[in-house]
Amino acid sequence: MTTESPRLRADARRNVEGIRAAALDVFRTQGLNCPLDEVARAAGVSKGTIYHRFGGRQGLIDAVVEDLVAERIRGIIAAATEVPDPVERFETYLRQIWLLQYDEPAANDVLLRALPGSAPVAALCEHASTMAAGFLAEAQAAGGIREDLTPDDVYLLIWERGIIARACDQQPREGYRRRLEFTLRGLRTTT
Amino acid sequence: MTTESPRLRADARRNVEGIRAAALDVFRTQGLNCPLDEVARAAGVSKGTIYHRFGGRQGLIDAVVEDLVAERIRGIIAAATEVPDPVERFETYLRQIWLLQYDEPAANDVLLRALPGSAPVAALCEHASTMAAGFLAEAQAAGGIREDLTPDDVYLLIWERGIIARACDQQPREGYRRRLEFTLRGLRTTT
DNA sequence: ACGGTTCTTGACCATGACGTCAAGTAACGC
DNA sequence: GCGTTACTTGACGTCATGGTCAAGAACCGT
Repeated sequence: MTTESPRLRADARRNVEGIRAAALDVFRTQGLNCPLDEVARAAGVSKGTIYHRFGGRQGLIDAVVEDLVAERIRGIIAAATEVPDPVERFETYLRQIWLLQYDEPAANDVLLRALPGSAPVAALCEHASTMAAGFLAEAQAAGGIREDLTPDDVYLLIWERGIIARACDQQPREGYRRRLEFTLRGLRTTT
Repeated sequence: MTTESPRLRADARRNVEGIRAAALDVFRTQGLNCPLDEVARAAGVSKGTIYHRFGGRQGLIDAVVEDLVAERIRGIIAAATEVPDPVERFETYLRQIWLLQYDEPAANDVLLRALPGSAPVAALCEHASTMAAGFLAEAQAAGGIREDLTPDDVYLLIWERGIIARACDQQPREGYRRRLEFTLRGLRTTT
């Protein structure tokens, strides 16, 4: 996937890389819905080139999503898996995902499933959802999380946070973080 | 305020009323940020007339906000005040406000303070915030709500719900309602 | 019924985004 | 070098919104 087509003229190859790099940069800070002109300008090419090379926003996202956010999300899943206590594991997962949504608008866009037609993105979400469902089940089995919480609820909790994080522009991170704990508290069976 | 200027030509008066009525209708279902052309079309006048008569969106909102949402919000405050138990009172208030945000996009826009320059709107918010702070203090005094919850937190909880309600288009009301209880649960001291 | 005044209209400008394509430019093979 | 082909450009068309204003329409007093 990284080694595009077999033969690509030198300047084209250069541009593809430049665009990818620029997209990583711009998407990272502005989210996946930023104007493509921004990316083009950052890459020092014209908008047309992006359309020509990647076929539009969708294609460009597919080309960078792995480097852009997959690592982060997988990292969070892995880190959570390490936590021995099931309840703490579930909560750690949620907390980290929620913070990621605040910190990285691009990851947030992915988790919000705002990119309907993208295979890699869909796969990533699928994986995250599956793991989340597992963490939830284990935490519930351990008795620490309300029994009536469903995997769908967990997805919606993440979706809701994402919507909020998107609008959070001004809100300081600390306040956001603090309110996460209120929400978590509402999912527990114990005090 | 309702009886505009002393002398207004008959057609103008008719139009003002028509526009107000149309605005109530359109704002109610689409929120306060809908294109003004919509309102104009619904009123059977041209966009220019709205600008001429009301000076723009802001003025139009000021002219209808009272009939549009003030009543609802004040009603919720009044209903909550009736509840004898302080904790239940606080929770009733939040629940009702949250549901209002789901049911009426216009009210939501008001509560989100998305209309910076409008005096009536600001006054309404101010009143709601003050009452909310009171309910909170009483609920805390009764020992049913976390001590570390501040009036600011309450405002933000409402703000967050508003952002969510706005994006909720599809989400069924029942699910929204159900998740409110999770959030409320997170604010309590008791189980 | 007519003139003067008030009102309304809808075409117009501006913005900011997406997406396209003919024409110009640059690399590559020979 | 030089022609051929691949590649890039940026102006252009489009859409959706906000907002303005000269010119025409409607009203009202006399």
